[in-house]
Amino acid sequence: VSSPTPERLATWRLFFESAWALLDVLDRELAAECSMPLRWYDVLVHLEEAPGERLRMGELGNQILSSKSGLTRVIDRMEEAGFVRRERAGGDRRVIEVVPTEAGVAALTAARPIHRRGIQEYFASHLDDRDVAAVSRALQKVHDEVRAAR
Amino acid sequence: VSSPTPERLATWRLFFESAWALLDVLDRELAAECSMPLRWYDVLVHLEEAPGERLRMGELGNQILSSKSGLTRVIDRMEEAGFVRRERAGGDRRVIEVVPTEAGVAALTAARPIHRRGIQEYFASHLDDRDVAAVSRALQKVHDEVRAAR
DNA sequence: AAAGATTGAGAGATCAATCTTG
DNA sequence: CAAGATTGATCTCTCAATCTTT
Repeated sequence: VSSPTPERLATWRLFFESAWALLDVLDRELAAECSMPLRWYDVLVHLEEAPGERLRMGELGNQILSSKSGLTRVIDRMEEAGFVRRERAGGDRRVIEVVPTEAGVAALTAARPIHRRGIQEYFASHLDDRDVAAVSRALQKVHDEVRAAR
Repeated sequence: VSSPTPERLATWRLFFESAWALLDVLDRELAAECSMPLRWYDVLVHLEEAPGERLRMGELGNQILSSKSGLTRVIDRMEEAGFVRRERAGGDRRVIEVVPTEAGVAALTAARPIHRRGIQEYFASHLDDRDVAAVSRALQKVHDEVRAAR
């Protein structure tokens, strides 16, 4: 386990700065045009994709990389905005499941084209087909390792 | 300006999730082992690279992508920790320049191997030479565009 | 008035401690 | 006691308003 080569350090820095700037720009865009932080969008997408369109607090926290307590506040605010509901699961009464409301689904539907436009403008439009394949291949390994490390 | 292709959306998601997880892991690592947030590290690196090892508040804020007020607080804390000093520039007395102290330089020197080990472990070691070239090529365009968009 | 930086108020995140159920 | 979730204290970030200097 040594230090990265200079080329790899330069690549890291490009990745780091691009990522920081992209998250910043896309979050502002979504906040300005949809009154929705990127985190809420992320929550709604994960709920949409979950079997039964519902996830336990703990599972949702793992997926969106939020601390347990952080997620509690996020869901508090989303519930207050009318985008999700908390439901007690059937068997185990310690478990809370988060479910999107109709308003939440509608908000995601409205936000999606805005967000995708931003992804296209700031990210996707600058990658040709070779770039897409290469970046995917490279980041797949990084993604798996870093998510496992938590 | 249309919507990204499915392959590009998948690549974006890989990028988004990897970046979020990497920033989280590396920030925790640095905080745990060096008592220094990633932001401080970033500030110290930018100061080290600046001509004269000093930057105005405004310029530093642009480089590390912090809001003006956000940077004021960051520098408050770093100054309190003894890592940087504020100095009034010669000519224009509205300008404040930020300069690293000896303790700040030492802290960066101590943190660098730790941080680079993390970069190696979670990012660089998973990229072969082809990946490095491809990712750099792809992200260079993204980086330039998104930084210009601010 | 404009530029550079700071301040006050409020939102968002985390850790450790706590409550509830198993 | 352990697991799931919330709460309290605290820290960081951002926006809008303010202060100082040009």
